[in-house]
Amino acid sequence: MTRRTLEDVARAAGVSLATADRALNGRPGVREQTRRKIENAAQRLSYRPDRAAAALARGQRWRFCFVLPLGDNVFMSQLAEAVRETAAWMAEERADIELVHVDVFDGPVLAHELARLGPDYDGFAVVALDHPAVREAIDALVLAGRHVVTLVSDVPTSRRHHYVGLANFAAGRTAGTLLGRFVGARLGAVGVIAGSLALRDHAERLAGFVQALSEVAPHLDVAATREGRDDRERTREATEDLLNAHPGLIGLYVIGAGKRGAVAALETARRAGDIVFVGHELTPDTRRFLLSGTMAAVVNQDAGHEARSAARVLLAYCEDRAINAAQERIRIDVFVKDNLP
Amino acid sequence: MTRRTLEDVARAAGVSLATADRALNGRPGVREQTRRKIENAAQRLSYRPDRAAAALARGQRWRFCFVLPLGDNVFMSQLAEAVRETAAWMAEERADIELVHVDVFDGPVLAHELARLGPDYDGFAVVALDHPAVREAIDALVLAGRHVVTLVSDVPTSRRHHYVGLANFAAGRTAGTLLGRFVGARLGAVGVIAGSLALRDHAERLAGFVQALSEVAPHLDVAATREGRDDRERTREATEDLLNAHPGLIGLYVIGAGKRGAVAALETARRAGDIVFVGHELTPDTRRFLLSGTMAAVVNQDAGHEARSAARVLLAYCEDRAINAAQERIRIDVFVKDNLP
DNA sequence: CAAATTATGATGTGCGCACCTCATCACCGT
DNA sequence: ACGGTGATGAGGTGCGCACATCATAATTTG
Repeated sequence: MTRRTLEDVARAAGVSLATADRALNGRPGVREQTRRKIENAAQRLSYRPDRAAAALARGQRWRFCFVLPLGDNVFMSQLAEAVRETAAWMAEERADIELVHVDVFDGPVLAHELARLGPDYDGFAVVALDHPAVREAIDALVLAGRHVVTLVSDVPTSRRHHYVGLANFAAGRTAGTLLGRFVGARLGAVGVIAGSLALRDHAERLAGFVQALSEVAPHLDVAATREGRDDRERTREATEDLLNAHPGLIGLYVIGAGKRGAVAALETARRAGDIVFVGHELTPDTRRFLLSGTMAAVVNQDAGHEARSAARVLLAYCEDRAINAAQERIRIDVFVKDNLP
Repeated sequence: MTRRTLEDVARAAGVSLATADRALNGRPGVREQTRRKIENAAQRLSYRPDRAAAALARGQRWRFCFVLPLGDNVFMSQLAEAVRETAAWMAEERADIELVHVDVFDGPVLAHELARLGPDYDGFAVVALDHPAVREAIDALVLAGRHVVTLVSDVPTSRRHHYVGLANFAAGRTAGTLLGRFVGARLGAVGVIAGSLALRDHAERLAGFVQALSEVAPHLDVAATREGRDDRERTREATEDLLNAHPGLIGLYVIGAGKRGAVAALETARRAGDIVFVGHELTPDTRRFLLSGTMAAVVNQDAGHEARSAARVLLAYCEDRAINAAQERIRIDVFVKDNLP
């Protein structure tokens, strides 16, 4: 039982190959009635165009641009590496991916870059700051017929086609529930160190964390949130500050980067492993901290999955194909020391 | 900058298209020296054959057979549905997937079916019982040039090419660590109900669970393991039995199916939400139990991912392409009520 | 009803590759 | 110098489709 070809459809519909082709590819010059006849035949035969042949004939290659932040954040490095791997793979799917680093934390700069890059690409995956200028730049790209997905960090009010990333509120809730249940009935304070609350994702995680924690462990006392700026040294200082202000600290949630600083402070105070420490993103560091017992759990987003998903989604939009929602949903991974990959 | 074609490689190597083709496709009639020259040129130009064109020219379609258990286990139903979705998707990748249900718990029957199906397919994904007859059947398939992956349940001593499924020992450890940490400092007994310890995956999960629990909560008392046969009623009885034998029960681990029975028993005894209940596989039931607080955590394997992964791996083997290990690794998902998909 | 318009058919081309045949050429041992 | 052997070149074919052109048939319009 060989596959149906366009010729089968044409024959079944009683038209020529040319007409069937025109009809199914939405080209003009086909009566509505004939078009329906052909579409019915295609349906009946469950005709699916051979992707390989179509691709070959079209000979088109898509150009995608991935815009990532400047700077050497571990997670972003993982993401960049994942994008490079994805690029190698997508090259065989007729898509060329280029990776551009931009200071995404400066709205106008990012917006300007997007506008500049616009004409060169069919699709964009952007780690986007939620800033009015960025929103406008994204909308302009979409209106110009480009496809845009936001990556890791969303701009929900823009016209972007898709968001590839975590539900950050739920991720924060997950951290809160885990920390609350790990602490158990013990009494004391819980500290939180965010990168910066100006970032949408950190603010959302914090809100989720506080909400879930208050549900599962209402007896706990949440200390005022410190900002660690995703920096090791500042996170260390913030942790020391927390330990001084709350001698009865029993839980610590670090939302952003800089976890090595927190661990250094915990170790100096001889509280490592004693305080329930939960954070985000699986890196060589956090992996080590899980195994040593210093961290209790890590809530993670899979950079490889995000890169692949963004590429698949862009390709699907370009080729006007359906998206497999289950496959493209970014999971909120929970890692303890036993289920590390 | 257009893509490199085979013609570019041939020209760069100073040979004809025919020779380059022979060399890169491993056909005979090429001197070793010439072959190297061509391979170097291909490398230099970073030549990647256009998959679409190759597929079209080869015109080959692969036939894969997915062998799943008879019976109406919820997880297996999810898996079957995922296989059907994967089949629809793989149809465009030149692979036809057929789904066969067999009584996989009967080694000789399964082995006989595999032998019977062997000639009809290029690849098999089998939910396999670890039984000598099955191992031999798998080995025979492999020796006959078929590609075989085990799915969900492995036969590690066979010649199967790949295992698509969980590391069950680690999954058990994950459950143990979570349960132990959730219980905290409380004293009491922990009950375990397995489907059947004759199944390799349940036995491995149990061993992992006990090991991790003894590390994280050595003060806990693990009750003798009951068998629930993956059946609701028997699991209910086993749970009641546990509750009677251990009035101080504070934790419950259900390795297989039948969790509704366990919950019924817990509710009757008015212990739901009080006892820390951890189990496997996210289903509509366990999802509800997480949200209601009856279950504390679910350790899951993603049926959709497993189906897609098995198909991708089979295709990669058939086309002699590399496998993306990171993409194909089956995660040990941890779900609490806050990170449900 | 003729002219203009539109729908359809017939036919061809090329995408990049796999695979085939046949001719040629270099090199081998005898 | 001979035939035998293996390496290589030259060229063709077809995969299924997108897309183009031109001729012809059907339909609409003034």
